[in-house]
Amino acid sequence: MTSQRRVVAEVLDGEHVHLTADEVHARAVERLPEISRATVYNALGELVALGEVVELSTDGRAKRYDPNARHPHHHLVCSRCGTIRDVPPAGDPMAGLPEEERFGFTVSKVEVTYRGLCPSCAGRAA
Amino acid sequence: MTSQRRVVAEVLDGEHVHLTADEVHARAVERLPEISRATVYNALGELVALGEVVELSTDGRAKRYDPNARHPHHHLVCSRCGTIRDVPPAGDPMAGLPEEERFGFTVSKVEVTYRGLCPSCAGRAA
DNA sequence: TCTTGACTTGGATTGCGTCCATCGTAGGAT
DNA sequence: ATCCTACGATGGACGCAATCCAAGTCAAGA
Repeated sequence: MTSQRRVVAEVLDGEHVHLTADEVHARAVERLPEISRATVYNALGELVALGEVVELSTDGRAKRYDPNARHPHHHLVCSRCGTIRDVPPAGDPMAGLPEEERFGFTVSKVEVTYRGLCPSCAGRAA
Repeated sequence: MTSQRRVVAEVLDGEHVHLTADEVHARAVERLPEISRATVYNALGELVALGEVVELSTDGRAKRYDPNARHPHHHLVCSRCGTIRDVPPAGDPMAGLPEEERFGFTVSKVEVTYRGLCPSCAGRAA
């Protein structure tokens, strides 16, 4: 555990936090001016491998990193501005996929993404 | 409707088809040797806007295009080889998100992705 | 035939992520 | 205290996916 990794872990803390790698880097630089992007990527990769952080690809653009990995949850994404909210899962999401529909796959996790417009984007009409 | 767009639409046809833009381009070139990648991107974007094709970002790498947009469905993705299968939805996926958990969002669609190992990858051990 | 506008083309460019050679540094051995 | 060693950090180069843009092509209508 180096100071660089500690800073990355500290930056990723809180509720409804879904930063891109560049955003993590920008915030890490405020505390450790010489930290490089490669190091941020390494640290993020390690946190993901440890299960401390969840990696999201909600828009086909930059991946986002969600520190709320302790408790499973789904995501609510604004189609216009990209805002993301965590929402609690209702029931067992795995129940939606009965054995006979699994094509022999060993299913280990489920990702649910709700898409729509957030209140402020919905207000600004279509 | 130009010949280029028709070819792109024809390439994207069938069950469990989830091609990347480059794969679509490669197949389109077989029928129309001079078609450019930019044109393929344009045609795909139009098909997505028309609701004829669904765009997927399952791995944070190249987007994939799914022509099975007529009937809603979910996806089963192999974490190792990337194989994708369509699976029918069970019940109303929207039911998992009660009004009081929507943070004021206007939710219009839900994406469900099951991740795990396909039979052949599971066979080859961890 | 000429004009117009929509579409296509291909190369340049951007955004995101990874790779790699090199450097720095902490901890152990002497 | 000094030297060795190894792991992590650095930053620049690279690769892939996607988009942008200026120029070219084509078809339909005046």
